[in-house]
Amino acid sequence: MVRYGKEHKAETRRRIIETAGRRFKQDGIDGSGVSTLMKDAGLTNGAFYAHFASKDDLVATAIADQLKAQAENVVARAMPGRAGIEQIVRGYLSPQHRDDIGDGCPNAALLDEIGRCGDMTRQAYTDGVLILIDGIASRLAPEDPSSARVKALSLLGLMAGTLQLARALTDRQLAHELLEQGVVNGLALLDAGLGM
Amino acid sequence: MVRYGKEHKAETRRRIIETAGRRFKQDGIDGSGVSTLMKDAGLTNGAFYAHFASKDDLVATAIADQLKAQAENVVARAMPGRAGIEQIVRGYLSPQHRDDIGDGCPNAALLDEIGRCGDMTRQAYTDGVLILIDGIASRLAPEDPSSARVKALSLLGLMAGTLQLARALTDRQLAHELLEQGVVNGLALLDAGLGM
DNA sequence: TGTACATCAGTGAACGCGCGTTCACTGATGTAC
DNA sequence: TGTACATCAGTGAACGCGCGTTCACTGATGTAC
Repeated sequence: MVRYGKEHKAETRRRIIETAGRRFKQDGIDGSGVSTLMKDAGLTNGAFYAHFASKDDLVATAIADQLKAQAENVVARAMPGRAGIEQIVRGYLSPQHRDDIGDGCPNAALLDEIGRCGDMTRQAYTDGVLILIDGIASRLAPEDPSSARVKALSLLGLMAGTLQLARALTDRQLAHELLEQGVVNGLALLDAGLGM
Repeated sequence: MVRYGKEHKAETRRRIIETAGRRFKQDGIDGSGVSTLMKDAGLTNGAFYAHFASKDDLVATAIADQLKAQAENVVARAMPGRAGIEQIVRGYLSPQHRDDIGDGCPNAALLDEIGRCGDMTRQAYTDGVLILIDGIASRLAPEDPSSARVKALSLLGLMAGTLQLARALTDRQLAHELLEQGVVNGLALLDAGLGM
Protein backbone atom coordinates (compact mmCIF):
# COMPACT_ATOMS: atom_id res chain seq x y z
CA MET A 1 0.00 0.00 0.00
CA VAL A 2 2.63 2.48 1.12
CA ARG A 3 4.53 3.82 -1.86
CA TYR A 4 8.11 4.94 -1.68
CA GLY A 5 10.10 8.01 -2.70
CA LYS A 6 10.50 11.70 -1.95
CA GLU A 7 7.91 12.53 -4.55
CA HIS A 8 5.29 10.50 -2.82
CA LYS A 9 6.06 11.91 0.59
CA ALA A 10 5.78 15.48 -0.70
CA GLU A 11 2.44 14.56 -2.20
CA THR A 12 1.22 13.19 1.13
CA ARG A 13 2.41 16.31 2.92
CA ARG A 14 0.47 18.43 0.44
CA ARG A 15 -2.64 16.36 1.05
CA ILE A 16 -2.35 16.84 4.83
CA ILE A 17 -1.93 20.61 4.43
CA GLU A 18 -4.97 20.90 2.19
CA THR A 19 -7.34 18.75 4.21
CA ALA A 20 -6.13 20.40 7.43
CA GLY A 21 -6.82 23.85 5.98
CA ARG A 22 -10.39 22.85 5.33
CA ARG A 23 -10.82 21.22 8.73
CA PHE A 24 -9.37 24.19 10.61
CA LYS A 25 -11.81 26.51 8.85
CA GLN A 26 -14.75 24.28 9.68
CA ASP A 27 -13.98 23.31 13.30
CA GLY A 28 -11.43 25.91 14.36
CA ILE A 29 -7.76 25.37 15.21
CA ASP A 30 -8.34 24.32 18.83
CA GLY A 31 -11.30 22.26 17.65
CA SER A 32 -9.25 20.09 15.26
CA GLY A 33 -7.16 17.29 16.77
CA VAL A 34 -4.10 15.73 15.14
CA SER A 35 -5.75 12.31 14.85
CA THR A 36 -8.76 13.78 13.04
CA LEU A 37 -6.55 15.85 10.75
CA MET A 38 -4.59 12.74 9.77
CA LYS A 39 -7.71 10.63 9.30
CA ASP A 40 -8.98 13.35 6.93
CA ALA A 41 -5.85 12.78 4.84
CA GLY A 42 -6.32 8.99 4.94
CA LEU A 43 -3.50 8.36 7.41
CA THR A 44 -3.02 7.45 11.08
CA ASN A 45 -1.90 9.84 13.80
CA GLY A 46 1.62 8.37 14.11
CA ALA A 47 2.70 9.51 10.66
CA PHE A 48 2.07 13.15 11.52
CA TYR A 49 5.50 13.86 13.01
CA ALA A 50 7.30 12.55 9.93
CA HIS A 51 5.78 15.53 8.12
CA PHE A 52 5.56 18.32 10.70
CA ALA A 53 7.55 19.29 13.78
CA SER A 54 4.39 20.04 15.78
CA LYS A 55 0.74 20.94 15.43
CA ASP A 56 1.76 24.61 15.48
CA ASP A 57 4.02 23.92 12.50
CA LEU A 58 1.06 22.53 10.54
CA VAL A 59 -1.17 25.41 11.62
CA ALA A 60 1.30 28.00 10.31
CA THR A 61 1.86 26.01 7.11
CA ALA A 62 -1.84 25.44 6.45
CA ILE A 63 -2.73 29.11 7.01
CA ALA A 64 0.01 30.25 4.63
CA ASP A 65 -1.23 27.71 2.08
CA GLN A 66 -4.84 28.84 2.42
CA LEU A 67 -3.94 32.48 1.80
CA LYS A 68 -1.74 31.57 -1.15
CA ALA A 69 -4.55 29.49 -2.66
CA GLN A 70 -6.96 32.38 -2.19
CA ALA A 71 -4.56 34.78 -3.92
CA GLU A 72 -4.18 32.37 -6.84
CA ASN A 73 -7.69 31.00 -7.19
CA VAL A 74 -9.83 33.98 -6.29
CA VAL A 75 -7.92 37.24 -6.65
CA ALA A 76 -5.66 36.37 -9.60
CA ARG A 77 -8.53 34.79 -11.55
CA ALA A 78 -10.96 37.68 -11.20
CA MET A 79 -11.64 40.03 -14.11
CA PRO A 80 -8.90 42.59 -14.74
CA GLY A 81 -8.92 46.02 -13.09
CA ARG A 82 -11.55 47.50 -10.83
CA ALA A 83 -14.31 45.27 -12.24
CA GLY A 84 -12.40 42.34 -10.77
CA ILE A 85 -12.52 43.80 -7.27
CA GLU A 86 -16.23 44.36 -7.56
CA GLN A 87 -16.57 40.73 -8.61
CA ILE A 88 -14.47 39.66 -5.62
CA VAL A 89 -16.51 41.74 -3.16
CA ARG A 90 -19.84 40.42 -4.47
CA GLY A 91 -18.59 36.83 -4.38
CA TYR A 92 -17.14 37.25 -0.90
CA LEU A 93 -20.27 38.78 0.61
CA SER A 94 -22.64 36.23 -0.95
CA PRO A 95 -24.94 33.72 0.78
CA GLN A 96 -22.98 30.91 -0.94
CA HIS A 97 -19.73 32.00 0.68
CA ARG A 98 -21.49 32.45 4.01
CA ASP A 99 -22.75 28.86 3.86
CA ASP A 100 -19.52 27.27 2.57
CA ILE A 101 -17.01 27.72 5.36
CA GLY A 102 -14.80 24.78 4.34
CA ASP A 103 -14.09 26.15 0.88
CA GLY A 104 -14.23 29.76 2.02
CA CYS A 105 -11.90 32.50 3.15
CA PRO A 106 -9.47 31.56 5.96
CA ASN A 107 -9.63 35.11 7.30
CA ALA A 108 -13.36 34.95 7.87
CA ALA A 109 -13.07 31.48 9.41
CA LEU A 110 -10.03 31.93 11.64
CA LEU A 111 -9.02 35.57 12.15
CA ASP A 112 -9.64 35.90 15.86
CA GLU A 113 -8.02 32.52 16.56
CA ILE A 114 -4.97 33.54 14.53
CA GLY A 115 -4.68 36.67 16.67
CA ARG A 116 -4.25 34.39 19.69
CA CYS A 117 -1.54 32.25 18.04
CA GLY A 118 2.19 32.51 18.62
CA ASP A 119 4.62 34.64 16.64
CA MET A 120 5.47 31.91 14.13
CA THR A 121 1.88 31.44 13.02
CA ARG A 122 1.11 35.15 13.04
CA GLN A 123 4.21 35.83 10.96
CA ALA A 124 3.16 33.17 8.43
CA TYR A 125 -0.27 34.74 8.40
CA THR A 126 1.12 38.26 7.90
CA ASP A 127 3.31 37.16 4.99
CA GLY A 128 0.41 35.30 3.42
CA VAL A 129 -2.10 38.10 3.78
CA LEU A 130 0.31 40.57 2.16
CA ILE A 131 0.46 38.37 -0.94
CA LEU A 132 -3.32 38.25 -1.01
CA ILE A 133 -3.60 41.98 -0.50
CA ASP A 134 -1.10 42.87 -3.20
CA GLY A 135 -3.33 41.21 -5.77
CA ILE A 136 -6.11 43.59 -4.78
CA ALA A 137 -3.84 46.62 -4.40
CA SER A 138 -2.45 46.22 -7.91
CA ARG A 139 -5.98 46.52 -9.26
CA LEU A 140 -6.75 49.54 -7.09
CA ALA A 141 -3.60 51.42 -8.15
CA PRO A 142 -1.83 49.60 -11.04
CA GLU A 143 0.91 52.24 -11.28
CA ASP A 144 1.78 52.13 -7.56
CA PRO A 145 0.32 49.09 -5.78
CA SER A 146 2.10 49.68 -2.45
CA SER A 147 0.19 52.95 -1.97
CA ALA A 148 -3.06 50.98 -2.02
CA ARG A 149 -1.94 48.23 0.36
CA VAL A 150 -3.57 49.64 3.45
CA LYS A 151 -6.78 50.33 1.61
CA ALA A 152 -6.85 46.77 0.27
CA LEU A 153 -6.17 45.47 3.77
CA SER A 154 -9.02 47.53 5.19
CA LEU A 155 -11.32 46.12 2.51
CA LEU A 156 -10.35 42.61 3.62
CA GLY A 157 -11.09 43.54 7.24
CA LEU A 158 -14.50 44.87 6.27
CA MET A 159 -15.36 41.76 4.25
CA ALA A 160 -14.08 39.22 6.80
CA GLY A 161 -15.86 40.89 9.74
CA THR A 162 -19.10 41.23 7.82
CA LEU A 163 -19.06 37.58 6.75
CA GLN A 164 -18.29 36.40 10.30
CA LEU A 165 -21.18 38.45 11.60
CA ALA A 166 -23.52 37.05 8.94
CA ARG A 167 -22.46 33.52 9.93
CA ALA A 168 -22.98 34.12 13.65
CA LEU A 169 -26.51 35.54 13.36
CA THR A 170 -29.40 33.10 13.66
CA ASP A 171 -31.67 35.51 11.79
CA ARG A 172 -31.11 34.56 8.13
CA GLN A 173 -33.06 37.50 6.77
CA LEU A 174 -31.02 39.98 8.79
CA ALA A 175 -27.81 38.21 7.76
CA HIS A 176 -28.83 38.56 4.13
CA GLU A 177 -29.51 42.27 4.47
CA LEU A 178 -26.16 42.65 6.22
CA LEU A 179 -24.34 41.03 3.30
CA GLU A 180 -26.06 43.39 0.84
CA GLN A 181 -25.15 46.39 2.97
CA GLY A 182 -21.60 45.05 3.12
CA VAL A 183 -21.37 45.04 -0.67
CA VAL A 184 -22.53 48.66 -0.73
CA ASN A 185 -19.96 49.61 1.91
CA GLY A 186 -17.16 47.73 0.17
CA LEU A 187 -17.83 49.33 -3.20
CA ALA A 188 -18.08 52.77 -1.59
CA LEU A 189 -14.68 52.16 -0.08
CA LEU A 190 -13.31 51.48 -3.56
CA ASP A 191 -14.82 54.60 -5.11
CA ALA A 192 -13.41 56.74 -2.31
CA GLY A 193 -10.02 55.61 -3.58
CA LEU A 194 -10.33 56.79 -7.16
CA GLY A 195 -8.80 60.16 -6.43
CA MET A 196 -5.93 58.80 -4.35
CA MET B 1 -15.54 30.97 54.48
CA VAL B 2 -18.56 30.04 52.43
CA ARG B 3 -21.40 32.44 53.03
CA TYR B 4 -25.01 31.50 52.76
CA GLY B 5 -28.11 32.79 51.02
CA LYS B 6 -29.59 33.30 47.57
CA GLU B 7 -28.09 36.74 47.39
CA HIS B 8 -24.61 35.39 47.84
CA LYS B 9 -25.06 32.67 45.26
CA ALA B 10 -26.32 35.16 42.68
CA GLU B 11 -23.28 37.29 43.40
CA THR B 12 -20.98 34.31 42.87
CA ARG B 13 -22.74 33.47 39.60
CA ARG B 14 -22.24 37.04 38.44
CA ARG B 15 -18.53 36.83 39.27
CA ILE B 16 -18.16 33.62 37.26
CA ILE B 17 -19.92 35.16 34.25
CA GLU B 18 -17.74 38.26 34.33
CA THR B 19 -14.38 36.54 34.78
CA ALA B 20 -15.35 33.92 32.19
CA GLY B 21 -16.22 36.65 29.67
CA ARG B 22 -12.76 38.09 30.07
CA ARG B 23 -11.05 34.68 29.89
CA PHE B 24 -13.00 33.64 26.77
CA LYS B 25 -11.96 36.82 25.01
CA GLN B 26 -8.32 36.31 25.93
CA ASP B 27 -7.90 32.55 25.33
CA GLY B 28 -10.88 31.68 23.17
CA ILE B 29 -13.87 29.50 24.05
CA ASP B 30 -12.20 26.18 23.22
CA GLY B 31 -9.05 27.47 24.89
CA SER B 32 -10.71 28.07 28.28
CA GLY B 33 -11.33 25.03 30.49
CA VAL B 34 -13.95 24.87 33.24
CA SER B 35 -11.32 24.45 35.98
CA THR B 36 -9.47 27.56 34.83
CA LEU B 37 -12.69 29.54 34.56
CA MET B 38 -13.62 28.62 38.12
CA LYS B 39 -10.15 29.33 39.48
CA ASP B 40 -10.44 32.81 37.90
CA ALA B 41 -13.54 33.35 40.00
CA GLY B 42 -11.80 32.06 43.14
CA LEU B 43 -13.64 28.73 43.21
CA THR B 44 -12.97 25.05 42.47
CA ASN B 45 -14.23 23.16 39.43
CA GLY B 46 -16.85 21.17 41.35
CA ALA B 47 -19.01 24.20 42.13
CA PHE B 48 -19.48 24.97 38.45
CA TYR B 49 -22.54 22.77 37.92
CA ALA B 50 -24.40 24.35 40.82
CA HIS B 51 -24.44 27.53 38.72
CA PHE B 52 -24.63 26.36 35.10
CA ALA B 53 -26.09 23.34 33.32
CA SER B 54 -23.04 22.96 31.09
CA LYS B 55 -20.09 24.83 29.67
CA ASP B 56 -22.27 25.74 26.67
CA ASP B 57 -24.73 27.31 29.09
CA LEU B 58 -21.99 29.53 30.53
CA VAL B 59 -20.70 30.39 27.05
CA ALA B 60 -24.12 31.61 25.93
CA THR B 61 -24.65 33.48 29.20
CA ALA B 62 -21.22 35.12 29.18
CA ILE B 63 -21.54 36.24 25.55
CA ALA B 64 -24.95 37.78 26.21
CA ASP B 65 -23.51 39.52 29.29
CA GLN B 66 -20.53 40.86 27.37
CA LEU B 67 -22.74 42.38 24.69
CA LYS B 68 -25.08 43.88 27.27
CA ALA B 69 -22.12 45.40 29.12
CA GLN B 70 -20.82 46.85 25.87
CA ALA B 71 -24.21 48.39 25.09
CA GLU B 72 -24.37 49.94 28.57
CA ASN B 73 -20.76 50.95 29.13
CA VAL B 74 -19.64 51.97 25.67
CA VAL B 75 -22.57 52.80 23.43
CA ALA B 76 -24.98 54.27 26.00
CA ARG B 77 -22.24 56.39 27.61
CA ALA B 78 -20.94 57.94 24.40
CA MET B 79 -21.74 61.54 23.51
CA PRO B 80 -25.25 62.08 22.18
CA GLY B 81 -26.04 61.89 18.46
CA ARG B 82 -23.68 61.33 15.59
CA ALA B 83 -20.70 62.69 17.52
CA GLY B 84 -21.12 59.73 19.85
CA ILE B 85 -20.76 57.26 17.00
CA GLU B 86 -17.61 58.98 15.82
CA GLN B 87 -16.30 58.71 19.38
CA ILE B 88 -17.19 55.00 19.45
CA VAL B 89 -15.51 54.32 16.09
CA ARG B 90 -12.30 56.11 17.09
CA GLY B 91 -12.17 54.31 20.43
CA TYR B 92 -12.88 50.96 18.84
CA LEU B 93 -10.23 51.26 16.18
CA SER B 94 -7.53 52.51 18.55
CA PRO B 95 -4.19 50.91 19.46
CA GLN B 96 -5.39 50.72 23.07
CA HIS B 97 -8.38 48.59 22.14
CA ARG B 98 -6.21 46.45 19.86
CA ASP B 99 -3.86 45.72 22.78
CA ASP B 100 -6.54 45.18 25.44
CA ILE B 101 -8.37 42.04 24.38
CA GLY B 102 -9.60 41.13 27.86
CA ASP B 103 -11.48 44.38 28.36
CA GLY B 104 -12.35 44.72 24.69
CA CYS B 105 -15.17 43.94 22.31
CA PRO B 106 -16.45 40.33 22.42
CA ASN B 107 -17.23 40.49 18.71
CA ALA B 108 -13.64 41.22 17.79
CA ALA B 109 -12.38 38.54 20.16
CA LEU B 110 -14.83 35.73 19.45
CA LEU B 111 -16.89 36.24 16.29
CA ASP B 112 -15.60 33.35 14.21
CA GLU B 113 -15.78 30.99 17.17
CA ILE B 114 -19.37 32.07 17.86
CA GLY B 115 -20.23 31.23 14.27
CA ARG B 116 -19.19 27.64 15.00
CA CYS B 117 -21.30 27.38 18.17
CA GLY B 118 -24.66 25.68 18.51
CA ASP B 119 -28.04 27.34 18.07
CA MET B 120 -28.44 28.24 21.74
CA THR B 121 -25.24 30.27 21.87
CA ARG B 122 -25.80 31.85 18.47
CA GLN B 123 -29.32 32.84 19.49
CA ALA B 124 -28.02 34.44 22.69
CA TYR B 125 -25.42 36.22 20.58
CA THR B 126 -28.00 37.43 18.07
CA ASP B 127 -30.26 38.81 20.80
CA GLY B 128 -27.32 40.52 22.46
CA VAL B 129 -25.92 42.05 19.32
CA LEU B 130 -29.31 43.52 18.45
CA ILE B 131 -29.37 45.38 21.76
CA LEU B 132 -25.89 46.68 21.06
CA ILE B 133 -26.79 47.67 17.53
CA ASP B 134 -29.98 49.48 18.50
CA GLY B 135 -27.93 51.87 20.59
CA ILE B 136 -26.00 52.83 17.49
CA ALA B 137 -29.03 52.81 15.19
CA SER B 138 -30.92 55.24 17.42
CA ARG B 139 -28.09 57.73 16.95
CA LEU B 140 -27.95 57.20 13.21
CA ALA B 141 -31.69 57.71 12.74
CA PRO B 142 -33.34 58.95 15.98
CA GLU B 143 -36.78 59.15 14.38
CA ASP B 144 -36.72 55.61 12.99
CA PRO B 145 -33.98 53.48 14.55
CA SER B 146 -35.08 50.19 12.95
CA SER B 147 -34.32 51.59 9.49
CA ALA B 148 -30.69 52.04 10.51
CA ARG B 149 -30.26 48.61 12.09
CA VAL B 150 -28.59 46.99 9.12
CA LYS B 151 -26.29 49.92 8.65
CA ALA B 152 -25.28 49.84 12.31
CA LEU B 153 -24.72 46.10 12.03
CA SER B 154 -22.50 46.58 9.00
CA LEU B 155 -20.49 49.18 10.91
CA LEU B 156 -19.94 46.63 13.67
CA GLY B 157 -18.80 44.07 11.09
CA LEU B 158 -16.34 46.56 9.64
CA MET B 159 -14.95 47.49 13.04
CA ALA B 160 -14.69 43.92 14.39
CA GLY B 161 -13.00 42.59 11.24
CA THR B 162 -10.56 45.49 11.09
CA LEU B 163 -9.58 45.08 14.74
CA GLN B 164 -9.11 41.32 14.37
CA LEU B 165 -6.88 41.92 11.38
CA ALA B 166 -4.84 44.52 13.26
CA ARG B 167 -4.38 42.03 16.11
CA ALA B 168 -3.30 39.19 13.83
CA LEU B 169 -0.62 41.16 11.95
CA THR B 170 2.93 41.03 13.31
CA ASP B 171 3.76 44.29 11.53
CA ARG B 172 2.77 46.93 14.12
CA GLN B 173 3.25 49.83 11.74
CA LEU B 174 0.97 48.25 9.14
CA ALA B 175 -1.57 47.42 11.83
CA HIS B 176 -1.57 51.05 12.94
CA GLU B 177 -2.13 52.31 9.40
CA LEU B 178 -4.94 49.80 9.03
CA LEU B 179 -6.69 51.13 12.14
CA GLU B 180 -6.46 54.68 10.82
CA GLN B 181 -7.85 53.62 7.45
CA GLY B 182 -10.59 51.77 9.32
CA VAL B 183 -11.65 54.99 11.05
CA VAL B 184 -11.84 56.75 7.67
CA ASN B 185 -13.93 53.91 6.25
CA GLY B 186 -16.22 53.79 9.27
CA LEU B 187 -16.89 57.52 9.24
CA ALA B 188 -17.48 57.44 5.47
CA LEU B 189 -20.07 54.75 6.07
CA LEU B 190 -21.84 57.07 8.52
CA ASP B 191 -21.83 60.02 6.15
CA ALA B 192 -23.25 57.88 3.35
CA GLY B 193 -26.26 57.43 5.64
CA LEU B 194 -27.15 61.08 6.14
CA GLY B 195 -29.48 61.15 3.16
CA MET B 196 -31.20 57.91 4.04
C1' DT C 1 18.65 -12.54 -12.96
C1' DG C 2 18.56 -13.56 -8.08
C1' DT C 3 19.44 -12.70 -3.45
C1' DA C 4 20.68 -9.91 0.82
C1' DC C 5 20.46 -5.79 2.78
C1' DA C 6 19.31 -0.68 3.51
C1' DT C 7 15.90 2.76 3.31
C1' DC C 8 11.91 4.89 4.94
C1' DA C 9 6.57 6.10 4.75
C1' DG C 10 3.30 4.77 7.49
C1' DT C 11 1.07 1.88 11.59
C1' DG C 12 -0.86 1.61 15.99
C1' DA C 13 -0.22 1.37 20.85
C1' DA C 14 1.24 3.99 24.53
C1' DC C 15 2.83 8.31 27.28
C1' DG C 16 1.19 12.05 30.58
C1' DC C 17 -2.13 15.55 30.66
C1' DG C 18 -6.26 18.41 30.77
C1' DC C 19 -10.90 18.19 29.20
C1' DG C 20 -16.23 18.35 30.70
C1' DT C 21 -18.88 16.29 34.09
C1' DT C 22 -20.39 13.73 38.48
C1' DC C 23 -20.80 13.02 43.25
C1' DA C 24 -19.97 12.00 48.22
C1' DC C 25 -18.75 14.99 51.50
C1' DT C 26 -17.77 19.44 54.54
C1' DG C 27 -18.97 23.05 57.31
C1' DA C 28 -21.05 27.54 57.89
C1' DT C 29 -25.66 29.51 58.11
C1' DG C 30 -30.53 29.58 59.13
C1' DT C 31 -34.67 27.62 61.52
C1' DA C 32 -37.59 25.19 65.12
C1' DC C 33 -38.68 24.50 69.63
C1' DT D 1 -31.09 31.76 75.19
C1' DG D 2 -29.57 27.17 73.96
C1' DT D 3 -29.63 23.08 71.40
C1' DA D 4 -30.76 19.88 67.37
C1' DC D 5 -31.56 19.65 62.88
C1' DA D 6 -32.13 21.19 57.87
C1' DT D 7 -30.26 23.74 54.19
C1' DC D 8 -27.00 24.42 50.73
C1' DA D 9 -22.61 26.82 48.59
C1' DG D 10 -18.56 25.06 47.78
C1' DT D 11 -14.66 21.20 47.95
C1' DG D 12 -11.86 17.93 45.83
C1' DA D 13 -11.32 13.39 44.03
C1' DA D 14 -12.74 10.64 40.42
C1' DC D 15 -15.07 9.25 35.76
C1' DG D 16 -14.13 8.28 30.70
C1' DC D 17 -12.28 10.60 26.91
C1' DG D 18 -9.46 12.95 23.48
C1' DC D 19 -5.48 15.82 23.35
C1' DG D 20 -0.34 16.39 21.40
C1' DT D 21 3.51 13.61 21.12
C1' DT D 22 6.74 9.39 21.08
C1' DC D 23 8.40 5.12 19.52
C1' DA D 24 9.10 0.17 18.36
C1' DC D 25 7.68 -2.02 14.54
C1' DT D 26 5.98 -3.37 9.53
C1' DG D 27 6.51 -4.09 4.91
C1' DA D 28 7.06 -2.26 0.31
C1' DT D 29 10.69 -0.19 -2.48
C1' DG D 30 15.36 0.62 -4.02
C1' DT D 31 20.36 -0.78 -4.25
C1' DA D 32 24.60 -3.77 -4.32
C1' DC D 33 26.91 -7.59 -5.92
